[in-house]
Amino acid sequence: MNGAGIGNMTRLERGHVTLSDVARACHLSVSTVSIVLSEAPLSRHVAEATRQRIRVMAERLGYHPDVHARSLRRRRTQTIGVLAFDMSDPFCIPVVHGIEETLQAAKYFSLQVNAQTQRMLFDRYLRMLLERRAEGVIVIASWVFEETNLLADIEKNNVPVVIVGRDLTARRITSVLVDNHAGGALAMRHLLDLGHRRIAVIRGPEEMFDSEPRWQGIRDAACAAGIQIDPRLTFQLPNQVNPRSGFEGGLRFAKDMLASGVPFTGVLAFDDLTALGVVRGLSEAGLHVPGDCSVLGFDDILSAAISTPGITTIHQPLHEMGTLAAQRLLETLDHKGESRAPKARLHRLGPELVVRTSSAPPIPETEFKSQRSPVRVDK
Amino acid sequence: MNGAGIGNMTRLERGHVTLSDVARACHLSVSTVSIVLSEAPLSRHVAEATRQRIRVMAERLGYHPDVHARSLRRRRTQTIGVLAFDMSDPFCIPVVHGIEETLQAAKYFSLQVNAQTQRMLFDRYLRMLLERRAEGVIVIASWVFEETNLLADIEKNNVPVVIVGRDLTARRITSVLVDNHAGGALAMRHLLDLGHRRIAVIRGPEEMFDSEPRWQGIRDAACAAGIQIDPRLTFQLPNQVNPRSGFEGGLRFAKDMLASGVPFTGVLAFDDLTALGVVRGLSEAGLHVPGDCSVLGFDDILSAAISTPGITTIHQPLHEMGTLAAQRLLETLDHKGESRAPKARLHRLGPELVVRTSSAPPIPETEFKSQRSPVRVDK
DNA sequence: TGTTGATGTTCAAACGTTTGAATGGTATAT
DNA sequence: ATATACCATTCAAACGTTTGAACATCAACA
Repeated sequence: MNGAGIGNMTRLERGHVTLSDVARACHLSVSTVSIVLSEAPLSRHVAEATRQRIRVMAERLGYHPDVHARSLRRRRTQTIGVLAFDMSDPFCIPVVHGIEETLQAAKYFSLQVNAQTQRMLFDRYLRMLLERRAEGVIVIASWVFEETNLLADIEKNNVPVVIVGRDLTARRITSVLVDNHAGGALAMRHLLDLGHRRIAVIRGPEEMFDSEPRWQGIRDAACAAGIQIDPRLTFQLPNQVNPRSGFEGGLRFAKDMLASGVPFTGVLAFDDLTALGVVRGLSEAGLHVPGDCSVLGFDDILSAAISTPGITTIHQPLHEMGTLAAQRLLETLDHKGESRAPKARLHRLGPELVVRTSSAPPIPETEFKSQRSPVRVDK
Repeated sequence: MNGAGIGNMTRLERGHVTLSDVARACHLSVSTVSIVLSEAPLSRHVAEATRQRIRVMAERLGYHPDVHARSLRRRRTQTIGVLAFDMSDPFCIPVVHGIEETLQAAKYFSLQVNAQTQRMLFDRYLRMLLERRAEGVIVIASWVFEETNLLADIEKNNVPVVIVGRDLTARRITSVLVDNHAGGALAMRHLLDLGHRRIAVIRGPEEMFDSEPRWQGIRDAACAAGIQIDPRLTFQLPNQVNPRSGFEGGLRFAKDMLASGVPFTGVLAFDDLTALGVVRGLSEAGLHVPGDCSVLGFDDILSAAISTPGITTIHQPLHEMGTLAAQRLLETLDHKGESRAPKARLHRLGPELVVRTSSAPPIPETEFKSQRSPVRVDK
């Protein structure tokens, strides 16, 4: 039998092995082959011998069903778009993992695109997801995420959306995010518990959603402990799209606060990158972490764990957030027929304190001494 | 005109706005609308007024062409599959960026999938790329990449492949990678130039492609300088799929080498994660980098740049590697018709030394003293 | 008067798959 | 004998798009 030969010829002409190639090689109709290979209900009625024959031949020819043809006919793509604002942000990776895991289990495919912090790309990719007929979209808004009315276009084609990292319930979009207020409070309480009283705070950029609630949490925790935060020790990162700018910001502010002469024994940085910048700044001035000053981050990215000292930080349940976002989206998809729209829900997940070695009790006598000569080196 | 109304009704029934919705709303045939919206050559012959009318209506209804139908008909998907062995490896991100950039310019779409170091997923995703009719595939083999015969299946469907991070030219696959030998030599020469003589080396896992050439480069550089590498100061990371295991390995080996009592003033780590592990290990023993010991990494990932001290490392031109891989693939695609296969090429890109603060000249009197009590703490 | 050549639009087939309905069987029950 | 049920397979239409060929209209030229 030269079935394989036929298949080869056809492949050369057409580029891909199709159902009809397999059918021809088996001397059967396209229908039968389709029914068997796609394991349709009808395939129960196909003789086992025939099924075997078809499967073997498909394998031999290297047949792979064409998703485009299938989607067209089935009117379902089994695809969810995942639009990350910046995939290189360490924040994204675990979220995406969580999403992938959940979607995979539900036999969905996740189509990931990366806007690289560019508004233009964001729009283009959103359009692309629509064109590829994603059945739903998850947006990961790790960094600044400006309003885009393309989200409206998405709803015009009634494609449900879930957003991670930002509260858009006001726009009737289900949102999944960490409880920033609780996280901020957790961080502040940790420093207070260690005995710190003079604490510097580096707030996130004004445009960034997380900034305000974290700062609120920090203030509330301070307030509850009857502590004032010295306004001379609060700073705010500038609005910048580049997520790495946090490092430079932390570095600069650390030097600023040392130069100001205002004493402090601990720093609450907006995120881990900022914290690492602070560590660098202090270190360049000859100070040690945590000996001379404790530093806390937020997010729990890889770099925080593997730097020395390890950065004490607030862990975001990123994986879980991804999982949850995917689950909610799948549920919405399930209830697609029922016209009463399942209302947008807000999921705020609890953060966790991860204690590493960048935090320690303040050394009593140095508490008001941190303006000692910054050039002094300890050896 | 209640065109919009019709569109809405149809959308509710069918889920998506199609060409025929637009056509009906414009009182034109599907063909005309298609010709105009896809800017086919024939559209020159369509009256400008008509074109406007069509475009406006398409916009109003929120029409987006169905990629599946289009691909099916055009027999081209304009899609390149990008299969990363582990997207969470910091190595991948810049490579993917480079790829995306190049493909975008060529109006191609990059379909990214992430095998998460799991062989099973690798196979599944490769199949998926075939089913989605990717016209070519770029494999990013950052970490251990076992042979898979699915690559053969890919060629069976004559989909060209380019691999990044590994030399598979022996299998007739165009390969793009950093010149590991040169990189290893560069690192060694840097330490030698600084005056180091007793240098520990942590080699990569045996199964990993980069390990051997880097080690060769290191030895050749040492040899050229007439220096012997003490076998008691060479270590090898175990075979592990988890890329993060490099950190633990570095940590452990640092302690081992201190415990062994064999003096050393510098460490060449296999990669940045390993280097960071070494820094941690030395630090836990009370030693300072670079004061007591210099540490070099390889790769130049984010964590190396933002940790303190910054890790001196060998930079891989990852972005460029991505760009190059994409370019080669596109070229192959262009010459698809011509049956003489453009033979597989090997591209070895030059690495660069990035000097940060983890390396410094050895302090003469401590050169043979590093076996001083490892428990001593400097403060 | 017929030919050529634009211009503006439509026809109809095709891409590869799925699937409800239909086909022709054979065996069992009425 | 006819009806019923099941088995194994095929028909044919449809999904949304593209595109070579065709059509109709009008103008200008031989």
